[in-house]
Amino acid sequence: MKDVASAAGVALKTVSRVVNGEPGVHPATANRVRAAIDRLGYSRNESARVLRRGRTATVGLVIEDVGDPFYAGLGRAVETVATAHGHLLLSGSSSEDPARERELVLTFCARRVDGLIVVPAGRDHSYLRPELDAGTPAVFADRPPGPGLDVDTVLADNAGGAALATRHLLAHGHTRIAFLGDDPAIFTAARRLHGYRTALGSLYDERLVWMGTPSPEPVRAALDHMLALDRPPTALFTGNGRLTVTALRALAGRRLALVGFDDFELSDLLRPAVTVIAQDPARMGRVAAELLFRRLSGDTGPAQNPILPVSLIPRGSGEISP
Amino acid sequence: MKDVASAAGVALKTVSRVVNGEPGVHPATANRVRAAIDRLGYSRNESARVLRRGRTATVGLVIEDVGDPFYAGLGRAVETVATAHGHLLLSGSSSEDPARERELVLTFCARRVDGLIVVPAGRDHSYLRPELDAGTPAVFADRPPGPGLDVDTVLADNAGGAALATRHLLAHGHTRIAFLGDDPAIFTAARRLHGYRTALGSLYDERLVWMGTPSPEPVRAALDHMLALDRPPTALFTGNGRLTVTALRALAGRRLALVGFDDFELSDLLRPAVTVIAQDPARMGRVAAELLFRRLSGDTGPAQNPILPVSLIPRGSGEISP
DNA sequence: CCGGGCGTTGACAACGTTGTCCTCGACGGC
DNA sequence: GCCGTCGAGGACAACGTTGTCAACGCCCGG
Repeated sequence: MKDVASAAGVALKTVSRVVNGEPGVHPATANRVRAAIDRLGYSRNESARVLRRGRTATVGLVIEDVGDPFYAGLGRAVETVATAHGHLLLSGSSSEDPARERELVLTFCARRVDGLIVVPAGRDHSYLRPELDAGTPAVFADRPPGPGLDVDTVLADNAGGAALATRHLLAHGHTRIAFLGDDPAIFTAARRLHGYRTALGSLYDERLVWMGTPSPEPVRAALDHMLALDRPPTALFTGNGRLTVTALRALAGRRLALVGFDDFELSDLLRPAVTVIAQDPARMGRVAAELLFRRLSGDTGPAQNPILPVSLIPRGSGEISP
Repeated sequence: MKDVASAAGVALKTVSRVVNGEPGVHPATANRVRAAIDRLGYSRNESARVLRRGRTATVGLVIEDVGDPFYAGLGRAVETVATAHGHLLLSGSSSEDPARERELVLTFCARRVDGLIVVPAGRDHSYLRPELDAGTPAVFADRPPGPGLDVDTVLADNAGGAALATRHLLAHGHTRIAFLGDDPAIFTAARRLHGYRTALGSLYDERLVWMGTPSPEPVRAALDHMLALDRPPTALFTGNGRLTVTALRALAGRRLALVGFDDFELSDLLRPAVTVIAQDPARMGRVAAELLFRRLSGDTGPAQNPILPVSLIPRGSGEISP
């Protein structure tokens, strides 16, 4: 900027004014400055600007896995909103590891992001307290923060969706409905189990429930075990997209009625096509980002906790009779 | 830092030394400083550090769409490598728009990213010249830079893969093999067309080729048109993952032999299961990131241009006889 | 013809770090 | 006992911007 100033024969501050489109510069002077800028290939040093202004025009996004379709869709929506507000997106994957989540969040804060959107992996977010008090707003998505943190949170109607799925299978005559869910330490998995259990009422049988990490072998073993029971399940409710796919592979043609939580690409092209409880990751990302930018523009109202609706998309696999 | 210094009863510089683990601080003093840091909840201001040191420990990633499975996988791999080198990732989606690509790249540069990884949307990258000259290395992935730019570039063997797919169908007795490809302005689409055409030789018939944006209606119309020809195609080669899926929907059960470029989740669960030419997006991201960090650690050798292999995964759809 | 206001421009400090150089005291060798 | 050396810590400038305030010349009204 100094070089531009001397090249244009003006003071540094005048260049700053031109670069920022501030008023009070004579058009002829401004043109001379612009010419010098082009000639020298100058571009403003954003780090210095950030240091001086205190705002980075950056938001941090911590999700479980940047490569997962659900979170990738969420991330894309966040990016769109951030771009519309002139902000850039820093993103990182926690890999479902609380320590990594914390590290990412604190790194983002050290870089003075203006705000955070977090899909938490852990249950303790006391480490965020100082940052929140220092004025960096955070919005939680998909899962709530740990106790004691009163921040905006966007959740899907997990229990409602699970109940919807379960009632759908009940309505088609099933009374033995198995549930495969992710690790119950994960909020969404627990809520979905809850919805399933509530909808089943007295039909609930813990032998038909398996929860754990969705890798092929354990899922296959669990299914085999359930199907070997005296009164085996005639229907299956899978608690997330990855489990649905894993279960489809493990079933290998055995015809169970099936409803899966989360829609996925090609669900309609399988035979039978897969009935799902669909959430809208893009909407979740958008709502979370909009909440964040509302805070950034000064809203200090009470924390918002929107619950996004889910919907059942019947495609065939859930309509199979026992 | 100033506050920490006075709280610990030392000079600012000593705090700096402790924070950075520099030698020459008495252990007792260091402990006092660390206690003060904890007490005050101090965290280093990264913006100021960046301003002073000139390095941001940040890399920029410009891809077509953060939400696309292929690019999401690539992005995840880049993130992993960047993290291993202690760098953070700024990412943005170009949406296949050259102007947006340019804007993102220049924004990243204004923020002084240490390096760039770009999946280009446009064919003219002269705007990168000043940044490269200024010492910001860039690596192109999936598609090469425009003319005149001699930078590291990681490509897949697009033509080879397309030829592999075509020969596979030829080997199963097909002589009428249709090709659906993306807009030929896209490098990968053009290369795949080239491979297909070369492998077909004299069997090439331009009436069996359609290229355009992979939205459902045009694809369906093109397929209907081809299948109504005197000598309709008995096999189909689709030029990318999205086109494969779109074509599967458009075919709606009509039994054509099919090979698709790009593997996709559930390709093995469809009936018939889909034979594909698989590339490895994670590997592409990893290789690109490693090239970038090699440059960042001072390598000034000639530009590298690795071509990543692709492989044919036979699953059934490509083995259907005419 | 003079004083006040306005439009334009510039000088200067500050943002929070880090690199360089300096000071101060202690210790060891001769 | 003196000088050289070394370890520990501090003062100061600089990184590139922006906010504040002051100065300058000009025009207009009195």
